[in-house]
Amino acid sequence: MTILTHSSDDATTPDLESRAGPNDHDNLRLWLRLLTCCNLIEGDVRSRLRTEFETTLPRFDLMAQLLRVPEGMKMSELSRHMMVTNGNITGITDQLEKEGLVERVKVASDRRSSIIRLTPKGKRSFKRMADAHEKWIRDLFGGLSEHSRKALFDALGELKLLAQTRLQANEK
Amino acid sequence: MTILTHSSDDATTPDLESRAGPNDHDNLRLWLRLLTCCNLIEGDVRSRLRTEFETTLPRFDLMAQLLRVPEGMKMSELSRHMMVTNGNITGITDQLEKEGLVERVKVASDRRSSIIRLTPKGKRSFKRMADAHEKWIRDLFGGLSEHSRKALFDALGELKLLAQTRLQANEK
DNA sequence: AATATTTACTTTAGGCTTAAACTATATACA
DNA sequence: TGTATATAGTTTAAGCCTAAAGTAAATATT
Repeated sequence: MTILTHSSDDATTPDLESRAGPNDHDNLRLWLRLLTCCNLIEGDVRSRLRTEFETTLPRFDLMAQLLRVPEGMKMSELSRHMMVTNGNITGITDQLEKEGLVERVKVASDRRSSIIRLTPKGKRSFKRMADAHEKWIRDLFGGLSEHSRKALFDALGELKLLAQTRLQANEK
Repeated sequence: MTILTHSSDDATTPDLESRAGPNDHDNLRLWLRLLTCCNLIEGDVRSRLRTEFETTLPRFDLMAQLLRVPEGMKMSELSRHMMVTNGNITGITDQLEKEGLVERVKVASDRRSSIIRLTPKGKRSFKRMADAHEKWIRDLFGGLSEHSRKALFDALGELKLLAQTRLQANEK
């Protein structure tokens, strides 16, 4: 428990972490730092998607799920992978369908389901965005030392497992 | 670049990271893992705040900012610390004010500004939530090894700095 | 002093997100 | 077969969030 013993660097931009006081626990400080990182990066990505491609992160994410499955996915599968509600998938799919980037395909074996898949236009459009997106991420994370990158990946793997386990425990 | 060379564990719950293919760059995979962790934990906290305290994360966050500043903060300061827009602060403050948890205090020196501060009721209410919240976080992050916790904190510090720098560069 | 610019906050329109209620279909089982 | 239960997807209401436009007041410039 010797991570840090006093308030965070006063010289930098204020953020969530700066609310932690000297007596707050290190775990809380760690969580706030994690959250701040995510918010910063996510905000940057959202803003670039909007200004450079006139789209949104949820739309991008949905298309990303579809790209590697040419035959398409059921909405409930999308919902599970993206960890959002069914209703949410409905809304985003509606938008993308209106723009001609994905299509709903009725499946004969189950008349409740639709398969969602990228249209050729959607595929082209997404590929351009994905290239740019990957460059943004590479440029940012590439600034980390190799050691930090490895440490981060491993520690996050540990954390992810803990969080998943905990979530499943709460579902019961 | 030896972080991982093939698709993520197929045994676990599907998530954003599982969209990364074998040829995708490690930086992208790292970002998706980071995002998944954040989303899992944030979702858990939101859900507990809702079921146990009938409140939301944004309200909790705003009150958290105020607790350590008894004299209150200007809305623009809140906005800066929480990294959200002014309009957003207006909305959340409206809600909290309606519930009697914070109050707007007009300041004589600048008739445009308000100081927002916790009411006694707000202070009591927040303290109860904060204790519970800190326990949730402690229980989760406490499951990490000391080594991982330290590694995570340091690497995230590096990343945060990179992200902040990049963001400032884009503002120009 | 008069004008221009900046700052603090609010309002508005549009998109995302959820939980809960709802419709339609499929599956289990009595 | 008939009934109960579960599943796939949609709708709804409410809240969050942003960018952009708007209002009022403060500050800088001429």
